[in-house]
Amino acid sequence: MSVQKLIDSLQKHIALSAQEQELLADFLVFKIIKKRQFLLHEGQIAREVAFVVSGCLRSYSIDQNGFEHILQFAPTGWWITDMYSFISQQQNHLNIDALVDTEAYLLSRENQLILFDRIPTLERYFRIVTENSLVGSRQRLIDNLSLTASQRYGIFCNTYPTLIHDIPQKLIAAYIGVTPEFLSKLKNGGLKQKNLNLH
Amino acid sequence: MSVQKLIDSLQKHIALSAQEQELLADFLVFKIIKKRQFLLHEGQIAREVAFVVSGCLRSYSIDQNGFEHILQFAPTGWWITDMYSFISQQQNHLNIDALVDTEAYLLSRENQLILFDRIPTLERYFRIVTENSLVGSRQRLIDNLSLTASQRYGIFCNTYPTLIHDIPQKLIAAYIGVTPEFLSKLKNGGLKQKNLNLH
DNA sequence: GTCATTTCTTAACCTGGGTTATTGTATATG
DNA sequence: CATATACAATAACCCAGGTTAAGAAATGAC
Repeated sequence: MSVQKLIDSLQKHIALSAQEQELLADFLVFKIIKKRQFLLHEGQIAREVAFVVSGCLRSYSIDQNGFEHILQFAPTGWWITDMYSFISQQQNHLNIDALVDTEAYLLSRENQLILFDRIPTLERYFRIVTENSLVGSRQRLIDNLSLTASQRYGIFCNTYPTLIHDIPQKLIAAYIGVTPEFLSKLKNGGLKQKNLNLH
Repeated sequence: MSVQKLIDSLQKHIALSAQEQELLADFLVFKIIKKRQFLLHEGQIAREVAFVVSGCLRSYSIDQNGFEHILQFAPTGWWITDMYSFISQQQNHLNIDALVDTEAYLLSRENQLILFDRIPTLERYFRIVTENSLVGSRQRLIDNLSLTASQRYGIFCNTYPTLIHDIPQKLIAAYIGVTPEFLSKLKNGGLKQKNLNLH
Protein backbone atom coordinates (compact mmCIF):
# COMPACT_ATOMS: atom_id res chain seq x y z
CA MET A 1 0.00 0.00 0.00
CA SER A 2 1.29 3.40 -0.94
CA VAL A 3 0.00 5.05 2.23
CA GLN A 4 3.27 3.76 3.54
CA LYS A 5 5.16 6.44 1.63
CA LEU A 6 3.21 9.08 3.48
CA ILE A 7 3.71 7.38 6.83
CA ASP A 8 7.43 7.10 6.14
CA SER A 9 7.56 10.80 5.51
CA LEU A 10 5.83 11.50 8.82
CA GLN A 11 8.13 9.17 10.72
CA LYS A 12 11.10 11.28 9.73
CA HIS A 13 9.82 13.91 12.13
CA ILE A 14 7.49 12.17 14.58
CA ALA A 15 6.66 8.68 15.89
CA LEU A 16 3.19 7.23 15.23
CA SER A 17 1.68 4.15 16.90
CA ALA A 18 0.03 1.51 14.74
CA GLN A 19 -3.37 2.72 15.87
CA GLU A 20 -2.56 6.30 15.02
CA GLN A 21 -1.38 5.22 11.59
CA GLU A 22 -4.67 3.46 10.97
CA LEU A 23 -6.68 6.40 12.20
CA LEU A 24 -4.77 8.71 9.91
CA ALA A 25 -5.15 6.36 6.95
CA ASP A 26 -8.93 6.37 7.46
CA PHE A 27 -9.01 10.11 6.90
CA LEU A 28 -6.99 10.08 3.69
CA VAL A 29 -8.45 9.90 0.20
CA PHE A 30 -6.37 8.42 -2.59
CA LYS A 31 -6.61 10.20 -5.91
CA ILE A 32 -5.10 9.91 -9.36
CA ILE A 33 -4.63 13.15 -11.26
CA LYS A 34 -3.82 12.59 -14.92
CA LYS A 35 -1.40 14.84 -16.78
CA ARG A 36 -2.91 18.30 -17.35
CA GLN A 37 -5.87 17.55 -15.07
CA PHE A 38 -6.65 20.01 -12.30
CA LEU A 39 -6.75 19.29 -8.61
CA LEU A 40 -7.88 22.85 -7.92
CA HIS A 41 -9.20 25.71 -10.01
CA GLU A 42 -8.95 29.41 -9.24
CA GLY A 43 -12.19 30.54 -7.59
CA GLN A 44 -12.87 27.28 -5.80
CA ILE A 45 -12.13 26.56 -2.16
CA ALA A 46 -9.09 24.47 -1.31
CA ARG A 47 -10.75 21.91 0.95
CA GLU A 48 -7.76 19.55 0.90
CA VAL A 49 -4.01 19.47 1.11
CA ALA A 50 -2.36 16.89 -1.17
CA PHE A 51 0.62 14.63 -0.52
CA VAL A 52 2.25 13.49 -3.75
CA VAL A 53 3.08 9.77 -3.83
CA SER A 54 4.26 9.72 -7.45
CA GLY A 55 4.31 12.19 -10.32
CA CYS A 56 4.37 15.96 -9.94
CA LEU A 57 1.88 18.73 -9.24
CA ARG A 58 2.35 22.47 -9.43
CA SER A 59 0.53 25.50 -8.04
CA TYR A 60 0.41 28.73 -10.00
CA SER A 61 -1.47 32.00 -10.33
CA ILE A 62 -2.49 33.85 -13.46
CA ASP A 63 -1.94 37.61 -13.51
CA GLN A 64 -3.94 40.44 -15.10
CA ASN A 65 -2.12 39.92 -18.38
CA GLY A 66 -2.75 36.21 -18.49
CA PHE A 67 0.76 35.16 -17.54
CA GLU A 68 1.31 32.17 -15.30
CA HIS A 69 3.54 32.40 -12.24
CA ILE A 70 4.49 29.15 -10.58
CA LEU A 71 4.54 29.16 -6.79
CA GLN A 72 5.50 25.59 -6.14
CA PHE A 73 6.41 22.30 -7.74
CA ALA A 74 5.43 19.21 -5.74
CA PRO A 75 7.29 16.06 -6.79
CA THR A 76 7.09 12.81 -4.78
CA GLY A 77 7.05 13.38 -1.04
CA TRP A 78 5.87 16.99 -1.10
CA TRP A 79 2.67 18.56 0.25
CA ILE A 80 0.80 21.08 -1.84
CA THR A 81 -2.36 23.19 -1.55
CA ASP A 82 -3.48 26.82 -1.79
CA MET A 83 -2.52 27.60 1.79
CA TYR A 84 -4.55 30.81 1.96
CA SER A 85 -7.73 29.10 0.89
CA PHE A 86 -6.98 25.94 2.85
CA ILE A 87 -6.71 27.69 6.21
CA SER A 88 -9.40 30.31 5.65
CA GLN A 89 -11.76 28.21 3.52
CA GLN A 90 -12.23 31.29 1.35
CA GLN A 91 -12.04 31.37 -2.46
CA ASN A 92 -8.52 30.65 -3.64
CA HIS A 93 -6.48 32.45 -6.28
CA LEU A 94 -4.27 29.56 -7.30
CA ASN A 95 -4.55 26.70 -9.75
CA ILE A 96 -3.09 23.29 -9.06
CA ASP A 97 -2.62 20.81 -11.87
CA ALA A 98 -0.56 17.76 -12.78
CA LEU A 99 2.56 17.96 -14.93
CA VAL A 100 2.53 14.18 -15.38
CA ASP A 101 0.20 11.42 -14.25
CA THR A 102 0.20 11.74 -10.49
CA GLU A 103 -0.91 9.74 -7.44
CA ALA A 104 -1.70 11.66 -4.27
CA TYR A 105 -3.36 11.38 -0.89
CA LEU A 106 -5.79 14.13 0.02
CA LEU A 107 -6.47 15.30 3.55
CA SER A 108 -9.30 17.77 4.07
CA ARG A 109 -8.83 20.72 6.40
CA GLU A 110 -11.82 19.49 8.38
CA ASN A 111 -10.23 16.07 8.93
CA GLN A 112 -6.84 17.59 9.54
CA LEU A 113 -8.18 19.66 12.44
CA ILE A 114 -9.96 16.62 13.88
CA LEU A 115 -6.74 14.62 13.67
CA PHE A 116 -4.80 17.42 15.36
CA ASP A 117 -7.00 16.86 18.43
CA ARG A 118 -6.67 13.09 18.36
CA ILE A 119 -3.00 12.84 17.40
CA PRO A 120 -1.08 15.79 18.84
CA THR A 121 2.17 14.71 17.22
CA LEU A 122 0.48 15.08 13.84
CA GLU A 123 -0.02 18.74 14.60
CA ARG A 124 3.68 18.81 15.44
CA TYR A 125 4.51 17.26 12.08
CA PHE A 126 2.56 19.92 10.20
CA ARG A 127 4.04 22.63 12.38
CA ILE A 128 7.48 21.46 11.29
CA VAL A 129 6.55 21.08 7.63
CA THR A 130 5.06 24.56 7.63
CA GLU A 131 8.15 26.02 9.28
CA ASN A 132 10.28 24.46 6.54
CA SER A 133 8.00 25.76 3.80
CA LEU A 134 8.23 29.23 5.29
CA VAL A 135 12.01 29.09 5.21
CA GLY A 136 11.90 28.03 1.57
CA SER A 137 9.43 30.70 0.59
CA ARG A 138 11.38 33.48 2.30
CA GLN A 139 14.64 32.32 0.75
CA ARG A 140 13.03 32.44 -2.67
CA LEU A 141 11.83 35.97 -1.96
CA ILE A 142 15.36 37.05 -1.13
CA ASP A 143 16.65 35.36 -4.26
CA ASN A 144 14.12 37.21 -6.36
CA LEU A 145 15.04 40.52 -4.75
CA SER A 146 18.79 40.14 -4.95
CA LEU A 147 19.82 37.82 -7.78
CA THR A 148 19.85 38.05 -11.57
CA ALA A 149 17.72 35.75 -13.70
CA SER A 150 20.80 33.75 -14.61
CA GLN A 151 21.67 33.15 -10.97
CA ARG A 152 18.10 32.14 -10.18
CA TYR A 153 18.22 29.65 -13.03
CA GLY A 154 21.37 28.17 -11.54
CA ILE A 155 19.67 27.79 -8.18
CA PHE A 156 16.66 26.18 -9.79
CA CYS A 157 18.88 23.58 -11.44
CA ASN A 158 20.47 22.78 -8.08
CA THR A 159 17.16 22.66 -6.24
CA TYR A 160 15.22 20.53 -8.73
CA PRO A 161 17.94 18.62 -10.62
CA THR A 162 15.48 15.92 -11.74
CA LEU A 163 12.81 18.33 -12.95
CA ILE A 164 15.03 20.14 -15.45
CA HIS A 165 14.86 17.36 -17.99
CA ASP A 166 11.31 16.30 -17.27
CA ILE A 167 9.32 19.50 -17.63
CA PRO A 168 9.00 22.06 -20.44
CA GLN A 169 11.41 24.91 -20.14
CA LYS A 170 8.66 27.50 -20.17
CA LEU A 171 7.58 26.21 -16.76
CA ILE A 172 11.05 26.85 -15.40
CA ALA A 173 10.79 30.37 -16.78
CA ALA A 174 7.41 30.82 -15.07
CA TYR A 175 9.02 29.72 -11.81
CA ILE A 176 12.19 31.82 -11.82
CA GLY A 177 10.27 34.85 -13.04
CA VAL A 178 11.30 35.50 -16.65
CA THR A 179 9.74 34.99 -20.08
CA PRO A 180 10.44 31.76 -21.96
CA GLU A 181 12.19 33.82 -24.65
CA PHE A 182 14.57 35.33 -22.16
CA LEU A 183 15.39 32.00 -20.54
CA SER A 184 16.19 30.66 -23.98
CA LYS A 185 18.49 33.62 -24.56
CA LEU A 186 20.14 32.97 -21.20
CA LYS A 187 20.87 29.35 -21.99
CA ASN A 188 21.88 29.60 -25.63
CA GLY A 189 22.31 33.21 -26.59
CA GLY A 190 25.59 33.30 -24.72
CA LEU A 191 24.78 36.56 -22.89
CA LYS A 192 27.70 37.74 -20.78
CA GLN A 193 27.11 36.54 -17.24
CA LYS A 194 29.50 37.82 -14.62
CA ASN A 195 28.35 35.93 -11.55
CA LEU A 196 27.33 32.32 -11.53
CA ASN A 197 28.73 31.38 -8.13
CA LEU A 198 25.87 29.72 -6.30
CA HIS A 199 26.48 30.29 -2.59
CA MET B 1 2.79 44.03 32.99
CA SER B 2 3.32 44.03 29.27
CA VAL B 3 3.44 40.23 29.03
CA GLN B 4 -0.29 40.73 28.87
CA LYS B 5 0.00 42.01 25.31
CA LEU B 6 1.60 38.75 24.31
CA ILE B 7 -0.97 36.68 26.18
CA ASP B 8 -3.77 38.65 24.53
CA SER B 9 -2.29 37.84 21.16
CA LEU B 10 -2.24 34.13 21.98
CA GLN B 11 -5.79 34.16 23.28
CA LYS B 12 -7.02 35.24 19.87
CA HIS B 13 -6.20 31.73 18.67
CA ILE B 14 -6.07 29.49 21.74
CA ALA B 15 -7.20 29.40 25.38
CA LEU B 16 -4.59 29.34 28.13
CA SER B 17 -5.21 28.55 31.82
CA ALA B 18 -3.76 30.85 34.47
CA GLN B 19 -1.11 28.24 35.23
CA GLU B 20 -0.13 27.90 31.61
CA GLN B 21 0.15 31.67 31.34
CA GLU B 22 2.50 31.73 34.31
CA LEU B 23 4.58 28.87 32.95
CA LEU B 24 4.91 30.63 29.62
CA ALA B 25 5.81 33.93 31.25
CA ASP B 26 8.64 32.20 33.12
CA PHE B 27 10.25 31.24 29.84
CA LEU B 28 10.13 34.70 28.29
CA VAL B 29 12.89 37.28 28.49
CA PHE B 30 12.02 40.94 28.23
CA LYS B 31 14.39 43.05 26.17
CA ILE B 32 14.68 46.65 25.05
CA ILE B 33 16.31 47.22 21.68
CA LYS B 34 17.17 50.87 21.08
CA LYS B 35 16.84 52.43 17.66
CA ARG B 36 19.52 51.12 15.27
CA GLN B 37 20.62 48.44 17.74
CA PHE B 38 20.79 44.86 16.52
CA LEU B 39 18.88 41.90 17.89
CA LEU B 40 20.70 39.59 15.50
CA HIS B 41 23.73 39.87 13.25
CA GLU B 42 24.43 37.90 10.09
CA GLY B 43 26.67 34.94 10.96
CA GLN B 44 25.26 34.39 14.44
CA ILE B 45 22.70 31.79 15.41
CA ALA B 46 19.12 32.87 15.95
CA ARG B 47 18.53 31.35 19.35
CA GLU B 48 15.31 33.27 19.97
CA VAL B 49 12.14 34.41 18.31
CA ALA B 50 10.98 37.90 19.33
CA PHE B 51 7.48 39.21 19.99
CA VAL B 52 7.29 42.99 19.58
CA VAL B 53 5.37 44.73 22.36
CA SER B 54 6.10 48.27 21.18
CA GLY B 55 8.25 49.83 18.48
CA CYS B 56 9.32 48.09 15.29
CA LEU B 57 11.97 45.61 14.20
CA ARG B 58 12.96 44.52 10.71
CA SER B 59 14.83 41.58 9.21
CA TYR B 60 16.95 42.02 6.11
CA SER B 61 19.75 40.44 4.12
CA ILE B 62 22.67 42.12 2.40
CA ASP B 63 23.51 40.96 -1.12
CA GLN B 64 26.86 40.59 -2.92
CA ASN B 65 26.75 44.25 -3.95
CA GLY B 66 26.05 45.52 -0.47
CA PHE B 67 22.36 46.27 -1.04
CA GLU B 68 19.86 45.63 1.73
CA HIS B 69 16.68 43.65 1.06
CA ILE B 70 14.03 43.75 3.75
CA LEU B 71 12.21 40.49 4.42
CA GLN B 72 9.90 41.60 7.16
CA PHE B 73 8.80 44.51 9.29
CA ALA B 74 7.60 43.61 12.77
CA PRO B 75 5.51 46.33 14.43
CA THR B 76 3.61 45.76 17.69
CA GLY B 77 2.05 42.31 17.93
CA TRP B 78 4.31 40.60 15.37
CA TRP B 79 6.79 37.79 15.80
CA ILE B 80 10.18 37.96 14.09
CA THR B 81 13.32 35.86 13.81
CA ASP B 82 15.57 34.30 11.17
CA MET B 83 13.39 31.25 10.72
CA TYR B 84 16.05 29.21 8.94
CA SER B 85 18.56 29.69 11.71
CA PHE B 86 15.95 29.44 14.46
CA ILE B 87 14.73 25.99 13.47
CA SER B 88 18.09 24.56 12.37
CA GLN B 89 20.28 26.39 14.88
CA GLN B 90 22.74 26.94 12.05
CA GLN B 91 24.42 30.25 11.15
CA ASN B 92 21.87 32.75 9.87
CA HIS B 93 22.08 35.05 6.88
CA LEU B 94 19.77 37.77 8.13
CA ASN B 95 20.18 40.87 10.25
CA ILE B 96 17.49 42.05 12.63
CA ASP B 97 17.59 45.57 14.01
CA ALA B 98 15.29 48.18 15.51
CA LEU B 99 13.83 51.03 13.45
CA VAL B 100 12.76 52.83 16.63
CA ASP B 101 13.20 52.09 20.34
CA THR B 102 11.53 48.74 20.77
CA GLU B 103 10.32 46.49 23.59
CA ALA B 104 10.12 42.77 22.93
CA TYR B 105 9.78 39.40 24.57
CA LEU B 106 12.27 36.74 23.53
CA LEU B 107 11.55 33.03 23.54
CA SER B 108 14.46 30.68 22.85
CA ARG B 109 13.99 27.72 20.52
CA GLU B 110 15.05 25.47 23.36
CA ASN B 111 12.35 26.82 25.66
CA GLN B 112 9.80 26.88 22.88
CA LEU B 113 10.24 23.16 22.28
CA ILE B 114 9.97 22.46 26.02
CA LEU B 115 6.77 24.49 26.17
CA PHE B 116 5.34 22.64 23.16
CA ASP B 117 5.49 19.47 25.26
CA ARG B 118 3.98 21.06 28.35
CA ILE B 119 1.35 23.22 26.65
CA PRO B 120 0.10 21.53 23.46
CA THR B 121 -2.13 24.46 22.56
CA LEU B 122 0.97 26.64 22.39
CA GLU B 123 2.28 24.43 19.62
CA ARG B 124 -1.11 24.94 17.97
CA TYR B 125 -0.71 28.70 18.29
CA PHE B 126 2.67 28.65 16.56
CA ARG B 127 1.37 26.24 13.93
CA ILE B 128 -1.31 28.81 13.12
CA VAL B 129 1.04 31.78 13.20
CA THR B 130 3.45 29.95 10.89
CA GLU B 131 0.64 29.04 8.49
CA ASN B 132 -0.33 32.71 8.31
CA SER B 133 3.26 33.79 7.75
CA LEU B 134 3.56 31.29 4.92
CA VAL B 135 0.46 32.70 3.26
CA GLY B 136 1.90 36.19 3.53
CA SER B 137 5.29 35.19 2.21
CA ARG B 138 3.84 33.35 -0.77
CA GLN B 139 1.52 36.22 -1.60
CA ARG B 140 4.46 38.60 -1.58
CA LEU B 141 6.31 36.26 -3.93
CA ILE B 142 3.41 36.32 -6.36
CA ASP B 143 3.23 40.11 -6.09
CA ASN B 144 6.92 40.37 -6.90
CA LEU B 145 6.53 38.07 -9.88
CA SER B 146 3.42 39.64 -11.35
CA LEU B 147 3.10 43.29 -10.36
CA THR B 148 4.91 46.51 -11.29
CA ALA B 149 6.87 48.49 -8.71
CA SER B 150 4.07 51.04 -8.57
CA GLN B 151 1.47 48.40 -7.77
CA ARG B 152 3.71 46.90 -5.10
CA TYR B 153 4.09 50.32 -3.55
CA GLY B 154 0.30 50.66 -3.43
CA ILE B 155 0.00 47.32 -1.69
CA PHE B 156 2.68 48.30 0.79
CA CYS B 157 0.77 51.43 1.70
CA ASN B 158 -2.37 49.37 2.30
CA THR B 159 -0.56 46.70 4.29
CA TYR B 160 1.46 48.99 6.55
CA PRO B 161 -0.51 52.28 6.58
CA THR B 162 1.11 53.40 9.83
CA LEU B 163 4.68 52.65 8.77
CA ILE B 164 4.64 54.88 5.70
CA HIS B 165 5.00 58.05 7.72
CA ASP B 166 7.24 56.60 10.41
CA ILE B 167 10.11 55.07 8.49
CA PRO B 168 12.54 56.43 5.89
CA GLN B 169 11.36 55.95 2.37
CA LYS B 170 14.49 54.09 1.38
CA LEU B 171 13.40 51.25 3.64
CA ILE B 172 10.13 50.99 1.76
CA ALA B 173 12.18 50.80 -1.44
CA ALA B 174 14.30 48.01 0.08
CA TYR B 175 11.09 46.13 0.89
CA ILE B 176 9.22 46.44 -2.39
CA GLY B 177 12.38 45.72 -4.35
CA VAL B 178 13.42 48.95 -6.10
CA THR B 179 16.11 51.58 -5.62
CA PRO B 180 15.31 54.65 -3.48
CA GLU B 181 15.82 56.80 -6.58
CA PHE B 182 13.22 54.90 -8.52
CA LEU B 183 10.68 55.01 -5.70
CA SER B 184 11.16 58.75 -5.53
CA LYS B 185 10.55 58.96 -9.28
CA LEU B 186 7.42 56.84 -8.85
CA LYS B 187 5.98 59.12 -6.18
CA ASN B 188 6.94 62.52 -7.58
CA GLY B 189 8.19 62.14 -11.10
CA GLY B 190 4.65 61.65 -12.29
CA LEU B 191 5.49 58.53 -14.34
CA LYS B 192 2.49 57.28 -16.26
CA GLN B 193 0.95 54.45 -14.26
CA LYS B 194 -1.79 52.54 -16.00
CA ASN B 195 -2.85 50.16 -13.27
CA LEU B 196 -3.26 51.14 -9.66
CA ASN B 197 -6.30 49.01 -8.88
CA LEU B 198 -5.35 47.02 -5.81
CA HIS B 199 -7.20 43.70 -6.00
C1' DG C 1 22.14 77.59 16.88
C1' DT C 2 25.71 75.39 13.70
C1' DC C 3 27.92 71.73 11.44
C1' DA C 4 27.69 66.91 9.96
C1' DT C 5 25.16 63.11 8.50
C1' DT C 6 21.52 60.94 6.51
C1' DT C 7 17.70 61.09 3.48
C1' DC C 8 15.18 62.78 -0.66
C1' DT C 9 14.78 64.64 -5.25
C1' DT C 10 15.99 65.35 -9.96
C1' DA C 11 18.03 64.39 -14.24
C1' DA C 12 20.89 62.24 -17.96
C1' DC C 13 22.10 58.07 -19.41
C1' DC C 14 22.35 52.77 -19.34
C1' DT C 15 20.87 47.78 -19.30
C1' DG C 16 18.45 43.48 -18.00
C1' DG C 17 14.86 41.60 -19.41
C1' DG C 18 10.17 42.10 -22.11
C1' DT C 19 7.59 42.24 -26.61
C1' DT C 20 6.51 40.84 -31.04
C1' DA C 21 7.19 38.13 -34.75
C1' DT C 22 9.16 34.37 -37.57
C1' DT C 23 10.93 29.93 -38.25
C1' DG C 24 12.11 25.44 -36.65
C1' DT C 25 11.21 21.23 -34.00
C1' DA C 26 9.09 17.96 -31.01
C1' DT C 27 4.94 15.60 -29.48
C1' DA C 28 0.10 14.33 -30.01
C1' DT C 29 -3.86 12.81 -32.19
C1' DG C 30 -6.64 11.16 -36.03
C1' DC D 1 2.13 9.04 -41.49
C1' DA D 2 0.07 13.38 -41.95
C1' DT D 3 -1.23 17.29 -39.81
C1' DA D 4 -2.43 19.86 -35.67
C1' DT D 5 -0.61 21.69 -31.45
C1' DA D 6 2.65 22.78 -28.17
C1' DC D 7 7.39 24.04 -27.36
C1' DA D 8 12.04 26.17 -28.35
C1' DA D 9 15.23 29.35 -30.71
C1' DT D 10 16.51 33.66 -32.71
C1' DA D 11 16.41 38.48 -33.72
C1' DA D 12 15.02 43.47 -33.85
C1' DC D 13 13.20 46.69 -31.11
C1' DC D 14 11.35 48.60 -26.58
C1' DC D 15 10.81 49.97 -21.68
C1' DA D 16 10.77 49.56 -16.56
C1' DG D 17 13.81 50.20 -13.56
C1' DG D 18 19.02 50.81 -12.37
C1' DT D 19 23.24 53.83 -12.20
C1' DT D 20 25.76 57.86 -11.38
C1' DA D 21 26.06 62.25 -9.83
C1' DA D 22 24.94 66.47 -7.63
C1' DG D 23 22.17 69.49 -5.10
C1' DA D 24 18.20 70.29 -1.52
C1' DA D 25 15.99 69.15 2.71
C1' DA D 26 15.57 66.99 6.92
C1' DT D 27 17.58 65.08 11.10
C1' DG D 28 20.79 64.71 14.66
C1' DA D 29 24.88 65.79 17.71
C1' DC D 30 27.22 68.94 20.32
